[in-house]
Amino acid sequence: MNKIKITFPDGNIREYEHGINAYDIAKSIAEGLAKRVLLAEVNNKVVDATKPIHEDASLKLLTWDDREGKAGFWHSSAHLMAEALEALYPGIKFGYGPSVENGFYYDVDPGDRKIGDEDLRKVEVTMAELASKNSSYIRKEVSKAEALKFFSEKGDEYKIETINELSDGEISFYQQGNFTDLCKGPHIPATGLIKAIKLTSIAGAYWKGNDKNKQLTRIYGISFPRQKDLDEYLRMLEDAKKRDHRKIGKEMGIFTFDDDVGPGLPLWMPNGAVIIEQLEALAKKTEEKAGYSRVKTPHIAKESLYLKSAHLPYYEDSMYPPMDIEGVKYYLKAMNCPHHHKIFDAVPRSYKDLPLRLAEYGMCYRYEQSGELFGLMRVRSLNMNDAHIYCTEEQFGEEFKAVNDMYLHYFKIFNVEKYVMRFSTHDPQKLGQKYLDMPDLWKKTEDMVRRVMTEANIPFVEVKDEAAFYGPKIDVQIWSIIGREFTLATNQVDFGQPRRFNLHFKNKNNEDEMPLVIHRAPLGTHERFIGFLIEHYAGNFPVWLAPRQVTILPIADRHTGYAMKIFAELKDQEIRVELDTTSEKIGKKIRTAEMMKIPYMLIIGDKEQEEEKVAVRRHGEGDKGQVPVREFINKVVSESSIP
RNA sequence: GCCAAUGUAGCUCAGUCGGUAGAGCACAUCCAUGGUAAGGAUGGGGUCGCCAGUUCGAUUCUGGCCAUUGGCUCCA
Repeated sequence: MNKIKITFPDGNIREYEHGINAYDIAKSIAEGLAKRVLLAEVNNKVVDATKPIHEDASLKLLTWDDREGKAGFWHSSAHLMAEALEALYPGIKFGYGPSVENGFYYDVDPGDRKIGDEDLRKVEVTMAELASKNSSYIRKEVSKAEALKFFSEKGDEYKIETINELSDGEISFYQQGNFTDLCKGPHIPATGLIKAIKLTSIAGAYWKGNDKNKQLTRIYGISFPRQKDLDEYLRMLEDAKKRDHRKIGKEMGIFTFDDDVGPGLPLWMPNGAVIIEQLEALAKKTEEKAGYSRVKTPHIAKESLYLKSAHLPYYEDSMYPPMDIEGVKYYLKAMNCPHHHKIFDAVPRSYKDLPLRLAEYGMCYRYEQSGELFGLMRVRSLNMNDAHIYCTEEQFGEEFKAVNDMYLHYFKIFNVEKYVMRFSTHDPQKLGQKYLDMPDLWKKTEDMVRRVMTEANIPFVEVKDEAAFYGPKIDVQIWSIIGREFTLATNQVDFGQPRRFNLHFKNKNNEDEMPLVIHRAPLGTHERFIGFLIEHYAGNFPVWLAPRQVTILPIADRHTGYAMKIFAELKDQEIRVELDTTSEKIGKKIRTAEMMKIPYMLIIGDKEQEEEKVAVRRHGEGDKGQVPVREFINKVVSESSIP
């Protein structure tokens, strides 16, 4: 029998019997290793560890430490859950059951039965029992006819629909225990590897993600090869909850919601208003330097404006219903663009005016579906860091790049590192429906954007069919602490609205020419950006942003006079300072200030009073010793300046 | 909007198998004047999310609505 050569990642080559599998290879190296093997990467293809290898190959053994290993583990867990569900709910039908970033889910149709949170515990127990049987996941190639026969007899129309979309020859089943599923795999060797299981939540999910289809029951779960991994994961979730902007926002008095005001309409409390004003100061300073002009526009406008902009036919569902004023419909604005276009159009423009950059922190109102609202991240009243740049085609590249540079400038200030730049392009199939039917301009602008990003060496991912109806865009995607994805900032090209508004300028030859428009919002909206910042900093804002910068903590009543004197001096320098005159012990005052995450605490006692000093304590860091009052003021003032 | 769950004091949460409720923190007053994360005592505070229904009686049971939470869909 001829042998085959297996090349390992470290370059080592070993010879094995023809038809050996990755699991047995691992076993030949060490029993302990074999126990950890989940999948194998054979010639750069991820397959079952139990799949026989018939030729010389490179091999990487995949374990829990590999991303693919985890994915296979969770996907196999989804099958295990399906087995348990079928045992508990005979006749239950199955949709899709993939792994996700943190765990897995399976979409099921339990018929007339309802599955609630309490039922999940039963399912968990059944899963654990089935896992302990250590059944192997067995792959079987089947013909399309066989596959259809199997699921027709079983009566699972979702699987039949899926099979009908597949071609003969690429269909496989996986079986473990009494459960057989349509699946291309790969899977882990056996159920016994799954040692810890937690079914986390239950949700409705439309079949194939289309809200016209039937809604299935989606059960989410996560599993681990060791109990302690699950414990650690649950602990991590608890920690994440502590950073949640909704929790910290309440504790720090940043924002609130009220039933009488309405869902999705945040009320900014004094501490939140400070953050807003600091962000606006930053934006104004940055935009001033970058040659922007500021404008102000009303919160409502007549129907005709949004008919002209084409927003109304596209987005009426997302706008608050109109109010009727003397027979004319007025809408709350859902976007600032049309107003800015009107300002561009208010006077004749020359090429000498371009690029014209109109900026506004504009309040918009969007009637988001009730189920989509989420703390500050998804609201119905939003204050956008908006601006529209009107430029010629020649100027476009430079302007677009300048906007991206502005993003990066901000991200550096805020130390934002975990984000993805998403380049959203159109789908040529949908021209005239979802997208303006101007193929040449789509190609031209998308090429321009791609070139700008590539030349600036900014990493991005390109996603088809995500563009705005009027042009391609770059979105900055971020994640909330509980893992939801949001667009934090956006930079969009618009070749549609200039046409609809008939915007033009005189070029050098005294001819009318149409500008391109860039929509941009590097700081997104106050709502989402502050929600993001709260979680990003866990409430520990840098001094310039902190709603309250300094709190003065006198030790005894006899120090109040000196404390008030310092208080006045700090106030005089526009430092956001408080004075704690409650009759509590110093330990209690410190605890309160620490919990409010105030950057600086000044402890004032006999020693400080005599020496005209303050004892400085930094939030989260502890006692910093005594410094002269003047020195402290200078330090805070310099840390307070807008970056 | 759809699926699942939740809603008790300002906050975090107990509790009532139907007889209108309790703790800690916070707040107020008093005592204590204390040196780097909770000093002590006393006290005020709730139409038990809202509206109906069943009942002698509903915070508790039933229904509807509202809001929030986890998802789905959506996201200019």
